[in-house]
Amino acid sequence: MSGEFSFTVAATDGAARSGVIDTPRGEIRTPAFMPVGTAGTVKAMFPEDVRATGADIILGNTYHLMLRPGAERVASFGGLHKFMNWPRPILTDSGGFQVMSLAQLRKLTEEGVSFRSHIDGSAHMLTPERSIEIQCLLGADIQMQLDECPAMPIEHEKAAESMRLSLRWAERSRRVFEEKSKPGQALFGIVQGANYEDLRRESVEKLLEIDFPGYSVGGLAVGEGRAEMFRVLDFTTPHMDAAKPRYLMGVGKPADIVGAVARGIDMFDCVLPTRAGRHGQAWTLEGPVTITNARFATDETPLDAASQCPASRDYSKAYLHHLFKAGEYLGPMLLTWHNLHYYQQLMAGLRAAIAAGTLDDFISEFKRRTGEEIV
RNA sequence: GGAGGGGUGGGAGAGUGGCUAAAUCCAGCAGACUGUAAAUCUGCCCGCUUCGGCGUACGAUGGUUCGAAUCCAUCCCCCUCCA
Repeated sequence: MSGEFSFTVAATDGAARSGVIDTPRGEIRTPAFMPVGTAGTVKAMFPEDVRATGADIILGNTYHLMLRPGAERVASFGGLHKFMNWPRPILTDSGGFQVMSLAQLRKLTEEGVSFRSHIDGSAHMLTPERSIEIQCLLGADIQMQLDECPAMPIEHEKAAESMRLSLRWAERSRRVFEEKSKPGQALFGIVQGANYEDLRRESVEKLLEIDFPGYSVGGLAVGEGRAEMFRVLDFTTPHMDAAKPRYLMGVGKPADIVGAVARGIDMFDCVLPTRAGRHGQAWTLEGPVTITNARFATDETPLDAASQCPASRDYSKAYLHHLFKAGEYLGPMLLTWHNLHYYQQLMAGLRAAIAAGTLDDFISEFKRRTGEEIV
């Protein structure tokens, strides 16, 4: 740990890389999966258990935390890490995703986004400057520029307009970050451009000129499908700085992650393991399983007898099934825990395979066991 | 023995002549979930179905009516109160 933000690639296998991001709050092994803790909590999980699954870093969200409890209040408590008892790295999203997901509650201008709070309807303005200011108040180790994340399909002209707005916001974000951030913190730029090669290329080039310590690919997994997402990555990641971390935002299912790692992505986040866990879906070596299905009512085997994770190893499927049927809190807690551990095991497997130069074998085995298609 | 109330789909419970295969909730079955407005949402849930329908249905039987879960008669069962 140097006290600075740095990225070291230790091994490559094809386009895939494994390495370490060094931050003042600890290292992040890549390819990394970052559990999502939007409102200052990875839902249904204790922070120490999140760590025990193998997570090096988690996410928080600018939009949600600025509304409640408020960025200044979190700062007065000593920052988000201390507030939520997670001492390791935190990446905060800028609120850019809410520009899409809360489309009914916001208005977009050159200046920024004005939101109606989904909590009480009050009016709030999020500009690139304010988003960075909030992320600094929260104390985020990796911060994201405010961007517009448009849904697909989208016309070329509109995608271009949106992408260029995100670029202007990238510059503004960068300026404020220089002014307000502390040493060791990093700001990532976000590549947009929908599924248009020329636009993605333009976005990457302009962001490289601004020069960020890491770059993310945004606007994917928004309805275009796995094959199309991979097609976009195929013509995008090769232009991204190989010496900097590449972060694919909001992705994804295990098969999405495996395919994206093979295309040179280093970081992921997704609500799926936590949300699906709360909803009764367990991800396993053989693919997803719905624990509420009647066939599990009498299944005395655990989800994974060989696992190091208590949730996967020490509770029968029949018991988990019962907890969900009975509406007991412990059901969502255990499946979230299991899913996060499964995701971290997947990442550990990918890192080991890249280091050993056996990623192709790893992918073949993954496809064989899950029956997933990975182009 | 007397007075009153009631029997509707797995459960609760609407419906009091046609728009009712019958609201709604629960249970049951299945599906979805990708930078979290999500412990959420969607579909199915009498039988058969080529998914357009067809056949049986609201305690039982018999009536009235063009038409009944809804009106009438009788019977069976349940509940409350009084003796």
